Amino acid sequence: MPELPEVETTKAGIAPHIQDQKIRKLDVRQAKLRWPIPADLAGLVKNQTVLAVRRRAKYLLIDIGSASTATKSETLKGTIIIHLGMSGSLRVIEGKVPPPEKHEHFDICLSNNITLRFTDPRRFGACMWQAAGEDSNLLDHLGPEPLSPEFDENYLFIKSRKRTSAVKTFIMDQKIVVGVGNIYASESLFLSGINPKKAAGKVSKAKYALLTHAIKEVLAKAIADGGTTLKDFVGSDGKPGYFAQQLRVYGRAGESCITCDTPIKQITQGQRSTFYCPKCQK
DNA sequence: CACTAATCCTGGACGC
DNA sequence: TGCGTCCAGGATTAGT
Repeated sequence: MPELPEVETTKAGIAPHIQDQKIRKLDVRQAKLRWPIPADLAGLVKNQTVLAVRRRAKYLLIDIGSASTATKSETLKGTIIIHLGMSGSLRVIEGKVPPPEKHEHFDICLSNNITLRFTDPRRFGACMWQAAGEDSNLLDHLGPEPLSPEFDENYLFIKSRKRTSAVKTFIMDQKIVVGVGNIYASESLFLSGINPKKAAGKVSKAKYALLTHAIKEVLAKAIADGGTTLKDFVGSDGKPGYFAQQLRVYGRAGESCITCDTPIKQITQGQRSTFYCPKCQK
């Protein structure tokens, strides 16, 4: 399941292939994703140049517009917003494109004969549009990036005061901090020795220091390793990432804790599975 | 405002 | 073998 590291991996995989290229066409075969792909999107992006490829939270952002090499000026028309959902991936195809299969919902065809093909069996992904200068309800209310300096123990401590909800639910709230999905939430709470059920407002600043460091470390490590592979994530070049084998608690219910041998517990929080060690995490 | 539950979707695992 | 049932999950939306 694509979490932040997988999106970062995808960004790194596709950016060199599409940067500065002109979009020949957007070919939409299945518009019904998380939200419908806007009907006018194909027309909006046609013949526009890819100015930049960015990531915000788990959104992949492709800035497009016009670029003049003579005056070295760029004019941003807008941004294609892509979310991989739970089972989505983008694949880089060079040259001749094979016929689309069942869950391959759209292609972005570029002038250098590269095609970006979006696949998403569960269709929780999205492809949206933000016109330059306009508000985006997807991007405008997000919390800070977990890998940015402003995400630290002071930030989490202040934001969490008087919060009664569980710390695990708290760090998965995109308004608090983006990109910490279910897997990495369990992993970073284990690494920092915090019980996922503890109320966010009752966690000490010292513990939040451990937690912010753990979140940064686990995400950075996963990015370095090319993203976690669980079930159906495939990187942009079709190769899987290698982080799954390093998970310490996620998916290990009943197995013994790597540090104290106590069986790992699985519980449900906010309709999501949480894995933790009842002895190591207080 | 804080928090919870429902919702979208389909492949895979499991029980009978 | 095949059918039904349940589960996984991100992030928004509606409801309390």
